Amino acid sequence: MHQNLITYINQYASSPLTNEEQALIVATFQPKKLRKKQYFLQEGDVCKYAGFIVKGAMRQYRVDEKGVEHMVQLFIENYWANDRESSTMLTPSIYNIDAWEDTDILLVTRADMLDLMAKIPSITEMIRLMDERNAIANQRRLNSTISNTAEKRYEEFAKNHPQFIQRFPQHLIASFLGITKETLSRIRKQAIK
Amino acid sequence: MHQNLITYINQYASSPLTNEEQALIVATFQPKKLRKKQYFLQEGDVCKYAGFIVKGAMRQYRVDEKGVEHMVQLFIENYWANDRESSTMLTPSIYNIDAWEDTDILLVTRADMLDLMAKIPSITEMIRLMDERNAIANQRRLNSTISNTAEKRYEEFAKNHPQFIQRFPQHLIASFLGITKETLSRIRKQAIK
DNA sequence: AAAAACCGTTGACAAATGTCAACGGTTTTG
DNA sequence: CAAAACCGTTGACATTTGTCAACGGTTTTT
Repeated sequence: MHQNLITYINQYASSPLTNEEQALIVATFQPKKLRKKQYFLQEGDVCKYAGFIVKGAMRQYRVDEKGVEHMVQLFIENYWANDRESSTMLTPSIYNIDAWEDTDILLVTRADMLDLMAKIPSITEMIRLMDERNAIANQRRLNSTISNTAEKRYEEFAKNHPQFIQRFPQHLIASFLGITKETLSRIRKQAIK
Repeated sequence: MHQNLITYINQYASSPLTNEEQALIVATFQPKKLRKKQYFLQEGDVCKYAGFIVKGAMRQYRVDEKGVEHMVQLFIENYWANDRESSTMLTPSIYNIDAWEDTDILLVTRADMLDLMAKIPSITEMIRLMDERNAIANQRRLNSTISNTAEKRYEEFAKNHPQFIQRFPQHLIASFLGITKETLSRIRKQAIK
């Protein structure tokens, strides 16, 4: 179960983890199984764990006043499920995170993560690179959202994230793109021609 | 000129910078003056510097096929102007960054920044916290963009960033929000009632 | 001081997207 | 196995937002 995480960290770090470091990681990350639809984080709760997804698929979303869900992020293997705002500020989250498929996840508290960062340089390195990548990805998504039509946004998304298209139903993709399922359905119909 | 930067770093770090560290920072960051409209980064170029804004205002935008500008970020004092994708990947940027007002800025190359991070713990700390804040801010902006109407987006923005409203003309704010200047004009007219 | 560029606003109209209701075909649940 | 929930699609229509052109009042440039 922890092997995927070790591999993942080594990918980001400049030198591979030592055996001691690996042992520490295995001891720190707590495995958990989530059933489909099970909450990882519920609106109003403080996000106490970050979760590394070993197997499965999850989603993060907000529910507006009318009860409509808005997908903020989609996660699959090798993604980290987390509401950073809540977990760093210790404020109640406005988001829900739940399992879309049965999911195997490795949990770590913020305190433990900070501890690991102090003890294992590779972890710090990984975090920095992840943040960097994340900032870049967010920049792209924002850019796409403010400058493209819904059709182009879908095209780009489908090209850059085919795994998500296969894994999640259309209405979640639509919500992620900020449009309704009906609009996405029509866009796809158009595109075929 | 460098004092603002020192203060800024100390704000983020857990212990204040030593005199040696301060001297190193002063020696590394290169001051530059930008006239209004002067480019800091031009589309197609690789972003070689990150710039800490001491005084002034800048904007980052993309120009689409039709020649329309889309504001991706707005910067004022104590912000960092930078295209992270270009400067970390060393790829040509798709963005322009230019001065909206006459601006005083402190330049640092990526290599120098990495060097500083190795030598000054406070810098590393600052970067991590900045990344964290940045990730949170981006999350919020994305959430707002996909789940709110243009009107609510403007309201939220005006509430959370009054400095920007005062500093930049309406058509830049509109572009930043992903709407046209005409739509923003009408939204504001509505809101007065 | 005159000319040019910039800025916000408005009107008329077009295009994009949302809303609501309904349907049939799946998949999941009890 | 039957019932319920889920999913994507479609039609009719409403709403939001964009487009284009024009205007008058700034501010900036020459």
